[in-house]
Amino acid sequence: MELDERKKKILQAVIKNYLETGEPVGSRTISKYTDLNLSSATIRNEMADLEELGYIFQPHTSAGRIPTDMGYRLYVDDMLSTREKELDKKDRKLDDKAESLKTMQEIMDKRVDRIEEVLKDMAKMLANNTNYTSLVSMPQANKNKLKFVQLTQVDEGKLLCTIVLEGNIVKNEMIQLDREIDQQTLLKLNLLFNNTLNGLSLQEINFDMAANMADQSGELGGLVSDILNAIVAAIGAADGIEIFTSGATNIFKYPELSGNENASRLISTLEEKDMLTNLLTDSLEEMGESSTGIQIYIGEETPVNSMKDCSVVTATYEFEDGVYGKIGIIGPKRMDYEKVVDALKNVTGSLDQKFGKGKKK
Amino acid sequence: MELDERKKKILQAVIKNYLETGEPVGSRTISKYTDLNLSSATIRNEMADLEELGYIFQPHTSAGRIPTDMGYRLYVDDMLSTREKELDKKDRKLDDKAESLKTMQEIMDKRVDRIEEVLKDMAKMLANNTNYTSLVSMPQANKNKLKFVQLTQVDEGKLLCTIVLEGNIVKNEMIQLDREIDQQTLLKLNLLFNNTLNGLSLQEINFDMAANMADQSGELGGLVSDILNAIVAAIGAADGIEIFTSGATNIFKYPELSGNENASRLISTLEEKDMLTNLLTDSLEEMGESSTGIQIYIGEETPVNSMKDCSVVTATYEFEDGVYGKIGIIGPKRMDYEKVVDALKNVTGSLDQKFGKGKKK
DNA sequence: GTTAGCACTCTATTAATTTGAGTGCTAATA
DNA sequence: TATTAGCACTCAAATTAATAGAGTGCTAAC
Repeated sequence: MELDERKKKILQAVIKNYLETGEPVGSRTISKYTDLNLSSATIRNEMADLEELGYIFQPHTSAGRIPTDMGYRLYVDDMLSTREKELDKKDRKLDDKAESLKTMQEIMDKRVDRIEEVLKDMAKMLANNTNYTSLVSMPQANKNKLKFVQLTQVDEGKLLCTIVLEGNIVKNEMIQLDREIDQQTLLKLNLLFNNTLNGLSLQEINFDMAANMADQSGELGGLVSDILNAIVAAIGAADGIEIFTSGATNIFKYPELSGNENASRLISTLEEKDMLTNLLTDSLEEMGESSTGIQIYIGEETPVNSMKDCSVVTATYEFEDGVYGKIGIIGPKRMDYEKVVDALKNVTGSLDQKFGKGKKK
Repeated sequence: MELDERKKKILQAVIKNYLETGEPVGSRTISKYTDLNLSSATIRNEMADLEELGYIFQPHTSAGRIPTDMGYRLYVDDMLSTREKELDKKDRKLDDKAESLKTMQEIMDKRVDRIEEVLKDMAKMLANNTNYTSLVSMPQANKNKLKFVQLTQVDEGKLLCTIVLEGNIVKNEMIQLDREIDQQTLLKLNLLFNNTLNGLSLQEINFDMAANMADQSGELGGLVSDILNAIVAAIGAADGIEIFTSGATNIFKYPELSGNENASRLISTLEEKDMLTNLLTDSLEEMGESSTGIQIYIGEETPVNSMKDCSVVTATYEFEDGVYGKIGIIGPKRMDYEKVVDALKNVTGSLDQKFGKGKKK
């Protein structure tokens, strides 16, 4: 059997109607809804075919039809491609992106700790506007190259180790020493670490190197390896992505989600945040897809178990060279994909708007 | 009418039974449950009195009784005071504590330096053990006294300002300069800031001082005030308390909470975290109450609106001198107060030991 | 003061009934 | 051959009715 034009139109109509109402849609509705001018009986026949093809199904005999994941997938792909065409028509500005990135970089430069606030606000805004759940990941350095290390004595026997990574990500680690240390030594240590570690990534700071450095430092050996451990720990900790969520309870607005106890599991996932990592780190490279970094997971496609009857849309933003973050929306499978994609595109693209374009360049 | 001993005993029995079953408790149940050897009819009379006194009520005619907030309050106060007496008598508590500390200790040993991780684990453990929702606040400096400032050149024209506050809380701020700066000047600036600001709190770094310092620095004046601004901003940011929650979805286990849409509001509150501030900063000073820093809010007593039909128990722990954090449990009003208080005491006890008092000597 | 006994109330549960949306199939129609 | 009208059938959801049971309040007796 083939998916001819008419079937496609009917499928489209079914899905569109279902997105709006959330109720299974019957043949009579379609008969009136479309401009096809077909009787409900004909629609019924076509719908039976569509069901056989796997695009729609009935929750039970004598109910209307509901799209399957496969149906949604067709619909979404269609939507995305026509959308792309439209964009091609209007001259799309690639440099627009470049501009917005500039501004983000400046935000970062100015307030190391405050991007957090910006992103939180963004998540909140997204959740409010869409009535779905939103999540945002802090920009994450892909390659954590060490740029700079600073050891400072804070108390007797207590060293503060400040580490700056490529992309100006700052980490602190407190080190407890078992002995006193004088200014002279401290200076020496600072020099040593900066000379040796500069430009290296976590992977490159291995055990050999640790042994080596410790050897060369003679009596300071133990100290050196202690500090090295602290540095590694701090960089490692930078791997744990920070994620903010907003509007978790919006899922209660959609009966098909709030009913079963999956709702609870979903909220747990959002609270734990560990599992979300899959969504937001996965495929940072494969952001080719639609060249906008937009990625859509429908139902079973999502990598997170507790979201198997949701859909998830994510977008990637670039923060600096090689430093990416992600923004996502979680909603029912019958979410308004068009609106969500738009919202995400706007948000990633309009960070500069929010903070004034005057600062670019 | 008086609340004589027998009434008190009956009330106790009603509450105890209700805590266990969650169902309204009737006269016959009490008649058998207690050692009072009274017929159900007598109990009925007494219960009518207790209702008139405001300690219990019927959800509807011909149902058993349920404690009112006032009833709970009596029960809890009683529990706390007898508990205090017991502790005074026996020193046996050490055994108990040592045992439960074992698990706690394991968590702690994992990573002393990553307080955040420790606290998160702790929250998770508490939620799992109690089946309620837990929340933990990062230790917060009461008075943010400046201990140490370090300026470091990261890029050309870019300064990293690392600030250490009393209690070893570290903040970073990136400063963009409009001109180059040489090592000599940097050294001078470092010296200047440390000498001038050391030991001062945010309130004490006022405009007068800014003007003063800028004046004294001659041509460096603009630079100095830029940096001063950065410092103030960083300290100010330290005011936002970080709070972790765990087990938010545990509230679904209690029908009286999960039913209405308050459940959703409660979860929103937990997600937002802003509102939780009230719970966890409030009354850091008034921790006198029972000299253990334990505070119990029953129903309407809680300062957070979305928790008006929950009970909240909070405890204070000391991180270092003058640096406190709080731990809280949120559950239904019929929570197992005794167990919760115990759990919190243990947890704060071991935290004190690990971080604060214990570690000191 | 305490208790036994009874009438009464109200909820919760289960079963029976009705309603209506929607389908599938068949036979007639263009 | 593709479309449509018509009808019998199905199933979920809503409505109603019937029943059981827990618990109370009150009264009269102990």
